[in-house]
Amino acid sequence: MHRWSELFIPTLREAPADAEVASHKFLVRAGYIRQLAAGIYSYLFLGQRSLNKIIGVVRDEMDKIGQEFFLPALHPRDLWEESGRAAVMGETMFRLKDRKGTDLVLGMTHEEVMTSIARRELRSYKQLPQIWYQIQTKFRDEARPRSGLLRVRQFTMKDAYSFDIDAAGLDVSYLKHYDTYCRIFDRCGLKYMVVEAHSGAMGGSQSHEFMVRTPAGEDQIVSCESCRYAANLEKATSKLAAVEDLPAAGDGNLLEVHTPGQKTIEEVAKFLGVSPKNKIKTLALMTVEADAKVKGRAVVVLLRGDHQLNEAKLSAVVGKETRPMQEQEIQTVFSSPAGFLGPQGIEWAWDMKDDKRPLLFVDKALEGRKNLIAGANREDYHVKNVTPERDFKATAYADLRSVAAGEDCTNCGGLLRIDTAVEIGHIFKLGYKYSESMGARVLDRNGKEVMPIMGCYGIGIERILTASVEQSNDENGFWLPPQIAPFEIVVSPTNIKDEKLMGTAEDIARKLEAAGFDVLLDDRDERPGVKFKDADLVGIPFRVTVGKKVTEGTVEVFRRSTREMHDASIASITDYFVENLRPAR
RNA sequence: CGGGGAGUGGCUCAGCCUGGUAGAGCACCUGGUUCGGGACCAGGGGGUCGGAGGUUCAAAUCCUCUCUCCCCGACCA
Repeated sequence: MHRWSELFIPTLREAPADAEVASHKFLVRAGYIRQLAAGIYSYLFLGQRSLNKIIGVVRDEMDKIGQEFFLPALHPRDLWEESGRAAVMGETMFRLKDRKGTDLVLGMTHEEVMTSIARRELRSYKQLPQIWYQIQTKFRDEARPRSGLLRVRQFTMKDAYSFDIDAAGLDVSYLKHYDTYCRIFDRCGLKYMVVEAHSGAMGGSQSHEFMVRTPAGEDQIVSCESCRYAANLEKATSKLAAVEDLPAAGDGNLLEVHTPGQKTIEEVAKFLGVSPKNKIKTLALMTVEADAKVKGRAVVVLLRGDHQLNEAKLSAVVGKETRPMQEQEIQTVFSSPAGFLGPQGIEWAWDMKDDKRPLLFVDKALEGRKNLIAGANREDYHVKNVTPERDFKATAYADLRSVAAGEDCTNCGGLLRIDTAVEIGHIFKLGYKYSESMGARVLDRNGKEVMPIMGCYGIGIERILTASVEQSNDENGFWLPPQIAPFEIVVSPTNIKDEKLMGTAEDIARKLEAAGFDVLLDDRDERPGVKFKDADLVGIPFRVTVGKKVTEGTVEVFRRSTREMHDASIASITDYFVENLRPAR
C-alpha cells in the first residue's frame, strides 16, 4: 500500500516564478516534475507514475496493430547524411563526437534507423505489411523551449513506422493508426479533435494531427461550426465572398498616382479611399538553401491587400523555406524601396527552371481580378488599374493565404473559427522518401524490385499529461482522468492519531486495493486542511475522507472534477467505486 | 539569433535608486497546545546576495564582462 507519509511528493504552496502556463505551474506545484535546465525536466514519483499509465494505454493499443521495438537514441551521423536530413535538421539536432572522433547525433526521430533495419531485413512482399513502433526518448535542440513540458528538448515519444507494398496497403496502415490513436486518446480521457495537417515540403502525402484545444498551445486550428471540417491553419482553406472590382480609372491603362509617405496597405487604401481588398500586397522573399554557400532565389508573392501569407503553403509550392528579402535584394529586383513594390514591368520567370529571373507566385484570390492598386516600384507612387495577366504574368497561381476567422467553410459554407491547440499526435503518409534515399527494396509478387511505401506516426507522451492538465484545472489544482492519474483514489483520514479513523482508513484503502484500485493513503500527521489542499492539487480524481462519521459507518466520497461530495457507507465503498470508476475504463 | 525581464536561505519575495557588514512569509528542526479546508506559542538551524573583474576606507547595492532562467519574436523534423 502506498502511504503518503513515506513517499516523496514535494507539493508547493506557491507556483514557481518561472512558470507561465497552468500545466507548468501545477505539475511543478504538485511535485510531478522539476526543471533541470531550459526544456529539460526530471519526472518525480507522481509524474513518472502518470506517464507510465499513459504509456500503458499507448502500448496496450499499439500492440493490437504493431510490434514494439526499442531503438538507440545515439545514431551515427552518417545515417542522417544518407537520408539527406543531417543538413535539413540544422541546429535542432544535438551533435557529438565519440572518443575516436566519429560524428554522432542524438535521435530526434527514427525514420532513418527504422529504414536501416527495413532495408537490410525486408526482402519480399510476403513480409509486408509491417508496423514497428517504440516508446523512446527524443532529443531536439529547440530554438526556444517553453511552457513547461509543452516544448522541451528531451521528451518521450511513441513513434511508429509502417512498411507496405503499395499505396493501398499504406492506406490500410494509416487508417489503423488513425483508429488506434482515437482509442488511445479516448482512453486517456482527452477531448481532442483530428485536423488535416500540412503535408510538408514534399507535398502530396496525407497527414492528420490530433489536437487538444487550449490557449497554451502553439498551433492554430481552423474548424467549421457547421460541418466536420477541421484543419491546421497551415493547411486550411476557405471560401471567399466575391469582391467588387474598382472601375477602370482613366483609359484603363496603368496609371501612376502620387502617394507621398504612404507605405502600408492600410495607409494607401485610406489615402486613395479604397478597400484593402482592391489592393495587391507584394511580398519579397528569398529561398533559404540547405547549403549556405548557394545563393538563394528571389520569390515574390502577391496577395490581396487584406490577406496574410501562409508560409507553410508557400514553402510547399516553392519546395523550400523562404525568408524576407533584405533592402539590398529588394533594390536588385524592383529598383525600388520597400513599401512601394508592385509586380508590373518586371520580367518574371514563367517556369521554375528559368533560374535567371525571380519567381512570381500569385494567390488565387487575385486570379481574374482587375483594376487593382499596387506599388509603382518608385518611391511615393502607387499604380492603379493593375490587372493580372495583362500587366504581369505569374509563375503560378496557388492558395498561399492563411484563413481568417469568420470566413466561409469550403465544404458547407458554414462559419470558420480559429483556436489555439496543442498537438498530441500526428500521423503521416511518408511515401517513398526514405525507401528511396536509403535504398530499401523488396521483391513484389512478380519478382520485380520495388520500394516499400512508408508511413510514420507519433504521439507525444508528456503532452498527453500536459494537455490533460490544461484541460482540467481550477485555482486549487488539477484532476486527471482515472486511467492516467498516478492514483485513482486518495484515502484521507482527518486525524491519524484517532485510532478509529486511522484504522478505518487503512481498512478502506486495503479493501479498495484488493478490488484492483490504485489507492494512496494519506497517513501524514497533518491537519485536515493541509490534506484536502494537497489532495485537490495533485491530480487524483477521487478522495475518500475518513472523518467523524465513521461512528455512523459512513465516509465521504469527493469527486475532484465536479467537487461533488456525498456520504457512502463503509461497507459498500468498494461497490461504489466499482460502479463509478470501472465503467470509465 | 533580435527585443524585453529576472537571478538574494528549499520556495515566493523585500532590500539596490541614495554603498556602511542581509531581512520577511512559507518550508525545515526541537518542545508544547491544536486537529473538517494550507493552525498557534516558544526556541533553533540554514544565505561567500549567479560568476569573474573593477571603483571605493567599505559593494547585494555603482561600473564592465560573463553565465543561467523566463517572456515576445524568428525557428519548430
